[in-house]
Amino acid sequence: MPRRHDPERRQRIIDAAIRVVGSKGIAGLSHRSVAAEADVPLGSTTYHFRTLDELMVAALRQTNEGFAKMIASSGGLEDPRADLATELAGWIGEWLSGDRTGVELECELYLAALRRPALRPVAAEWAEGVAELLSLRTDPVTARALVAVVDGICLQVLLTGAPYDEEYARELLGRVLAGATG
Amino acid sequence: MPRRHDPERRQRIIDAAIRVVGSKGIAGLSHRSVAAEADVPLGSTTYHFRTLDELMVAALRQTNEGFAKMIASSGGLEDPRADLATELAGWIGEWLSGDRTGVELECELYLAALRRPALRPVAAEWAEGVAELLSLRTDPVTARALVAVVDGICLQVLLTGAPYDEEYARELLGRVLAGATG
DNA sequence: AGATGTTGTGTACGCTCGTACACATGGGTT
DNA sequence: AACCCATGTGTACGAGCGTACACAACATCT
Repeated sequence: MPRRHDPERRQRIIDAAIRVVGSKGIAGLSHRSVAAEADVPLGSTTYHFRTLDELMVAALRQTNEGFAKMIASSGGLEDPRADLATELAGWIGEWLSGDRTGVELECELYLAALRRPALRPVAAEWAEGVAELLSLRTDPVTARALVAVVDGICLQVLLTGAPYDEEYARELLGRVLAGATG
Repeated sequence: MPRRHDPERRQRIIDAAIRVVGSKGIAGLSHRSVAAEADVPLGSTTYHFRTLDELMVAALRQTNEGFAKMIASSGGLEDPRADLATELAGWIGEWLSGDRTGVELECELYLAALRRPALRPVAAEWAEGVAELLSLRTDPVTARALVAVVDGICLQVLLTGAPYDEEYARELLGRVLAGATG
């Protein structure tokens, strides 16, 4: 791998893109806005990322780890005696109450993936990644279902602006888990 | 109500906007693109809808009736003996297998509400409308939960491009309903 | 009939955008 | 040392955008 003048340039651009999407949304993402945010010339962003799709994929992939990393860091999945519904509801609360950027960015990804096929694999990766984590504690079908429910809950919270009701989430997730085979 | 030269002009613009969003996505929605689609001058679209948000609200509101209307027309909610999970899963399948434009448009506008506060009330209306319909057959909390699950399922299907698994949806919805109080 | 204000239209301005492309720079190879 | 090419930069072009605004058309009221 060639390391020329500024080996961090590409990374700086990705980081800047994440900040731009976080503050202005995907609609506000452009080669120019990212260049300004990263304090690099326009040509630099177009050189490293020929299309905006490429840049978005790189940025979203980098943020995708957020939720999974939070789960992993809390280490809750390793204790098989803890109640999974309670844990999951807690993680959602943590995710939603912390830096909103991550959540909104995640949702932006979903939105964009509807229309941009290039982003769909990234969105699918996220869902599969979480589902895989959850598979450690339940059967695969239930894991997939939990991901769908988590998506639905987050969407409702973000859309209605209502505060997150952790007890409600725990109850709902518990119902889904109650039907698990394993 | 004043009825001047072309009383249907406003409606024609809304219909055109829906077609534009359906074919090019929200990103492709502009006063000009709508004007071209509706075959009216640019000034006409800016006159009737001063901002794009206004136009989107009108379009979203008009399409919002789609799902609710389908449920109402099938009349399934009136038979208290039918299995709600099976019925719901069937309606989702109907919605997803029919003209995809409607579904994608619904989801796109739904997700767009995340970044555009103007759209949030309309999105909330849709969720509440469906929840109210479902309240005829279950308790309000479960109804709200079902809406969240339906959202999650639709999102997964649209994002992964995987075919809709009606049996899976029935099972998942059934689990949620199994915990209903009434 | 004439005044008046809402409805509808055409045009032009200034901005941002993606893209292209010629040019600079410096490590790698010979 | 000489050369080559991946890397990086600056500038300019054409297209599309929201917006503004002067003007046309017509219903309504006096």
